[in-house]
Amino acid sequence: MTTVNPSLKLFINLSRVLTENSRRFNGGLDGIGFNEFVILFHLNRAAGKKMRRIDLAEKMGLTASGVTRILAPMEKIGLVKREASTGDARVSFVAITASGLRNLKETLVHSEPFFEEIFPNDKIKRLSGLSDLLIELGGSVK
Amino acid sequence: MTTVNPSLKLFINLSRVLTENSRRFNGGLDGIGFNEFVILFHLNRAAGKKMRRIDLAEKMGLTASGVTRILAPMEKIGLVKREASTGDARVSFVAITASGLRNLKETLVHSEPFFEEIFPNDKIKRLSGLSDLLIELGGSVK
DNA sequence: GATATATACTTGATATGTGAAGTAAATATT
DNA sequence: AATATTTACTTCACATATCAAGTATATATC
Repeated sequence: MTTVNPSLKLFINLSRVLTENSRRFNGGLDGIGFNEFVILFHLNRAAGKKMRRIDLAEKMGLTASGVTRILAPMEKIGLVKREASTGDARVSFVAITASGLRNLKETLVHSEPFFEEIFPNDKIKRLSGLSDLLIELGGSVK
Repeated sequence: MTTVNPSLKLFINLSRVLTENSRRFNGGLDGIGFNEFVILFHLNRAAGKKMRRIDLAEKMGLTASGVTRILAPMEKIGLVKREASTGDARVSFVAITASGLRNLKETLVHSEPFFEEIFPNDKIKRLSGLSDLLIELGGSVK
């Protein structure tokens, strides 16, 4: 049996769990996918309930291009809206709408058992080191 | 400040780290992407250096369809080969080739600092609970 | 032993995300 | 002040993964 680098093993195992469960999440709730949900989540926590697209990309680990694409249909169905920046004309903010906020709150409630099933709260309490590690890696939710 | 469910927070933060770093990985090594690398990794560990497509899908958290698609080009460039099952005509095994094995070994060496940077070995040693948790969730590399 | 159901896999249409290239505006350099 | 570089964002062509439906084989049920 060859020895496997623990970092690699962890990465592979986490990748599997997230791939599988993101798909499960997408199949579950109608209309809203996991990444759309995460966008609403971040917007809701942001100062003024709005963010620059580039900051949203960073928070999600996506590229600017990916964020542009995912936001287009969300804008169309009114979950988010576009707002110009007064100071910098290059920037366009994304803001969560009232409809988006309703959707977020509903999804949060409905998805709680789902996430709790994957990472039970009582078990991850003992994994504070992981939290610290992720925060070190930057862009993480504190 | 609203309280965020720790399970959800962990899922979101892990998702960000994996999304970002899978992309980084794909950009780094020429030709071979992260999922292709993982396929070679699993095949190499499998009994007889071959697996059923469905088992590979399970190990990776992908659908059978996704596995079919990702294997096609790998087969074409000779990293893996197709083998019929003697017992069950529905099954077609995927086996790693000598070329695939060379590629895997090279990639393992080259990618070690990459994974070590993301999840430093000395830090994840303290996260044995996470390993157990992932194994509980099934399909994980032990 | 015939019929129904389940399993392994593939294919077509579609969604999501990427890199490269482009636009426009801001900042740095000279 | 003119020019170069950087930053924020978008668009195009393409890769990757999905679901739904289909094929073929195996297993269960009657």
